[in-house]
Amino acid sequence: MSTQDRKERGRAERHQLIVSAARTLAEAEGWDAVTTRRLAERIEYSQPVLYSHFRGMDEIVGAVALEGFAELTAALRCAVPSGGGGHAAVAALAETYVAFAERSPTVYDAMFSLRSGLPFADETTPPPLREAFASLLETLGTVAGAADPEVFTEVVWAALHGLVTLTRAGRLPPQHTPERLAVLVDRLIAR
Amino acid sequence: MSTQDRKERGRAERHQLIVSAARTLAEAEGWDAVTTRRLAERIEYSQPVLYSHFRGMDEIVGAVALEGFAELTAALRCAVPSGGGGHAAVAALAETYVAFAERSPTVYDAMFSLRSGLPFADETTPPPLREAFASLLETLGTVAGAADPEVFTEVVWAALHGLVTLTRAGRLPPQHTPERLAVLVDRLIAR
DNA sequence: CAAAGATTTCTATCAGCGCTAGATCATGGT
DNA sequence: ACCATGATCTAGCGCTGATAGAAATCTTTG
Repeated sequence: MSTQDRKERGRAERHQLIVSAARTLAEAEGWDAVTTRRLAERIEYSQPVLYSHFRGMDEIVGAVALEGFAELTAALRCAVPSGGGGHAAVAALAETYVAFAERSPTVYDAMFSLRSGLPFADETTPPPLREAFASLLETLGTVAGAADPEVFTEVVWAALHGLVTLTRAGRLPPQHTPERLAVLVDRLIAR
Repeated sequence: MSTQDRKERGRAERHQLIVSAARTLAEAEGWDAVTTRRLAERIEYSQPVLYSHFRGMDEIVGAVALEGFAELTAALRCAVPSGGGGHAAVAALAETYVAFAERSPTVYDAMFSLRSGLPFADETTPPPLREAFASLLETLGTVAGAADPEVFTEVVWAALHGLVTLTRAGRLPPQHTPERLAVLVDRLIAR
């Protein structure tokens, strides 16, 4: 049944086309501009086609978020050679995390600020999310000291996320970000 | 001109009525349920009246957020006696912050997650916001150690905010919050 | 090769949104 | 008692996300 395969392939291609179009549009004009109609126009299909691929806009955002988690994992793994630990590794990790959010603010929003319908802290949590956390844990676990590695990782992650969101929302002036990162890393790491 | 005064008073009362109705409705059914129509129905006025008090929905959210900042400041000042410092004071501060967000998640969203149109890091920043930060600075400045007190305060604030938002979004299981707070406080404070 | 069946895709529409223009009504001053 | 000013309302615009049912297309079968 090759016709079936071809159809499947076509569907998969269109699926990715939708996700890419959503991301491109969001990066160009913000998530507010990503409406079902504008998205449909971009992919040159009618609006209801979107609903044959996704349950609704939330799931489209979720698909972009999933890409983001994979990219974040890659960035972290790349910046911190596997097995590396200690102060330098944590500093690199923190800088990479913040740099990712600065470089891809739109995707970061999809990952953390917008409704994406992605399940968390749940047995159905998608692998890219688990891997992102795992890559944080890998480095941060080495400097957790007396604290539980997972809890310690959660705390550092939350701190980085807080810095990112407050900065992006205009609550914290961006120019002192490196200084804040230095304070965070120096203080948190067991000495 | 007493008629003028009476009018002013009536306007002020209705202004507060709108803000209270918005908050009540949001706390009962979530911010999604706070639409201009439903709000108008609640205050028993027509929809356009809202626009004679606020530029739009954003400003109404902003008004609720402003209340929230005042309440947060009060909670922090109450939990940490002025002038107090050291480990115990910081622990109390952190717990109070998180407890505030847990007790008033709707208001916390208005303050930090929703578009509120409130200016920040700007000479026009409303006093309640400045005071909230000042009350954090008051306590955290005492344990900043070698770090700049303002930067240190920003970092701790961001960490707390990150914990709150990730927990509320379902990214972090709530039951370990106290443990996370303990790790955060123990690590961050200069010893 | 053509008709029947299954699928896919479209047009048209729904209820609701934030917001505003213009009509209407009530009030205060002369 | 009238008129002008201002407050308030009705009605409507252009959107939104989402869906029902018609139309078109592609597959399979006779």
